[in-house]
Amino acid sequence: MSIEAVAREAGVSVATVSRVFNAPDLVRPPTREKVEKVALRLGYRANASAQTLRTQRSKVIGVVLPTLLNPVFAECPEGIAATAAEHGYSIIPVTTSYRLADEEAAVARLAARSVDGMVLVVANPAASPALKRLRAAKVPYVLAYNRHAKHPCVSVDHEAAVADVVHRLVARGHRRIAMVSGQLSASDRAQQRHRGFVRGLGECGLSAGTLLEVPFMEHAVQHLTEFLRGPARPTALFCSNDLLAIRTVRAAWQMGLRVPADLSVVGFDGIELGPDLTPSLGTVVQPNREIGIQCVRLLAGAMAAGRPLVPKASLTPDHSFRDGESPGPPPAS
Amino acid sequence: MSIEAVAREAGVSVATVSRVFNAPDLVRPPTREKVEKVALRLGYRANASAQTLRTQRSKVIGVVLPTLLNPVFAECPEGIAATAAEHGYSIIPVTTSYRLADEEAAVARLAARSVDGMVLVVANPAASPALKRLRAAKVPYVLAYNRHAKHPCVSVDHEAAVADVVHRLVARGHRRIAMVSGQLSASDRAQQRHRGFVRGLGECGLSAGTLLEVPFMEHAVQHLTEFLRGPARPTALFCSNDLLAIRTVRAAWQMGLRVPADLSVVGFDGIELGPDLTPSLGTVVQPNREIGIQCVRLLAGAMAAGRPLVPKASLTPDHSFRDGESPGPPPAS
DNA sequence: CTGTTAGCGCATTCAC
DNA sequence: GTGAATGCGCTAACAG
Repeated sequence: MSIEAVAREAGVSVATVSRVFNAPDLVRPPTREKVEKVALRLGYRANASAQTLRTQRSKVIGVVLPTLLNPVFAECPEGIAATAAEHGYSIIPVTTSYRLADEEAAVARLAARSVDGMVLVVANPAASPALKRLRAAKVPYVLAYNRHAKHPCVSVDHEAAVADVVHRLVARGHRRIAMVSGQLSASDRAQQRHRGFVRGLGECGLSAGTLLEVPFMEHAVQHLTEFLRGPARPTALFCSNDLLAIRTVRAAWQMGLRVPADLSVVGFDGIELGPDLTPSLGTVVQPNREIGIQCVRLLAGAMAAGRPLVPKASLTPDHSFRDGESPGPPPAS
Repeated sequence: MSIEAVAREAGVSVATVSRVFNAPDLVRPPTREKVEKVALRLGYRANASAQTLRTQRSKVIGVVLPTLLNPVFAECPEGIAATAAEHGYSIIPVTTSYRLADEEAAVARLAARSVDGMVLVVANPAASPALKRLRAAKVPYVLAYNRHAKHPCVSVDHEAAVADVVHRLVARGHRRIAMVSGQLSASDRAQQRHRGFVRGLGECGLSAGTLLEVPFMEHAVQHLTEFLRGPARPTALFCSNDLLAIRTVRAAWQMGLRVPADLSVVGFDGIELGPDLTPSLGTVVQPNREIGIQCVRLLAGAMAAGRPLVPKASLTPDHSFRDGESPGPPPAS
């Protein structure tokens, strides 16, 4: 089904058929209708490759994510896709499994597809070869969840959010608060959240809390169990993300600790599943869909203007809290 | 960065550059190396649109899914992407939000992108206009999770799996077993699972169990709570999918029922999060990644042969069980 | 082994 | 308002 077949069948030139779809006003109504009818009958759809090649614009936004297995990163594209569609764009999501080399490969492949813009969640903007290339290629892009002065970003203020959550725990009476995180060095988000943890404790006049790094999610429960068996068990655990928090609840439960009676647990992310868990998950809520939406809004502006986004365009949507049932007051002890 | 720029810079023709990437053996090593060096220096990547337009093959597999918010459908693409990559294909995932019209639109858009094949999870193969068009277009495709005699499918035998799970519950001593499901009419999977439920009960000599249809996931907990308050509360609940099972556990807990002491809950899907929940989720495990892998294997064969897949090619990977902690013996009463 | 060239399907001048 | 013609970047004959 090519444009030529439609043209022939409708007794017009290919130019007219093209206009019917791209600039209908330039075509006399009777002609237009005739073409539309034929196109419909033949099931004609313009070939995207040809269009992209010809116009040098694909009307596609590339989306680079660590994984879709973490609900956070599955929720965000919902907002991206919806808003992209409003602006006439489709999206192509690509996952990197947190691998740096994959980030670069993903960017290269999307560039080869002539995407008009990209939304990416990278491990660490400061050390990302992918971003360097993107910038050089003058492809408009925004980072989501990352925060970095040299790049356009859309993300909550992780540090402030975690400092806030520490205050809330302290307000509830907690004094021994520990943090659980994935490998800090692997992600700027983890680092920023940890800074917020330290700052929050400091602001509350508490000494530096323990940080438990769990490099591999698969062994999280095991590590946590060992940790909770250790001396001076904390009364509250702040977990750097919701998946970790879920596993923390499990680890606690496995060793006979009740949540929140014996141990308070708070996560970070605000995944939609949180409220449906038992106990429902207390967490710092990021507006995941909204983040996606704002990314695309920024991008749409840049793409329309035909120039890359600047770091100053960065947005900081507000975080919020879901108390949930997993945090409570510390045990009387 | 076009092939021509590389050719000029390397002092060869565009054909030679093309060969360096597509048929390196046809190029004399010195020439090849020179071209490779120039290409690398210039950061050249072949334009995918031009390649697709010219060769009429995109080396892309389109993936049509209901949503990525359900972990089942996020896990499957992991297998798809990995296997696709092995065969030199990339994937473009598209979500339909369970909307029929979106299925058709997704297929149309992917077709416009000249995808070489498609993997789809549809609401109901029997009533899918999208599939009709696909077939007519002679694009090779496979359905995942769906089962239908007229289409090539890769899916566990939902009916048998659920019948099995009923047997297991009965073996544990349960007699009053109910099923919770989304809207039956919305999905062939739900229907097949329900048939398995009915069959399983029959095989065990039990009378037809209650079916609770929960049309909207958001109200699941509320509906479930009402149901559990009703007369002759079952001792075990089979939930048509894991997300529903998670909410069922919550509903039970909210009204003071302990799982599994007061109520056994079993899900279906085998999402990876299941074992990390508290209590860990008993469920029928589908090999989600493997399903994706098998889909691509079938597809790769068909695409290589240049002809669509036939229904007979369908595969039925084995299901298994994770006992988990959510099912147990019925209360002594 | 390498170069020349046609054309994939389309949008876009430029004529008319 | 419409048509003819050009070329986007690339691969695949074909010629040499």
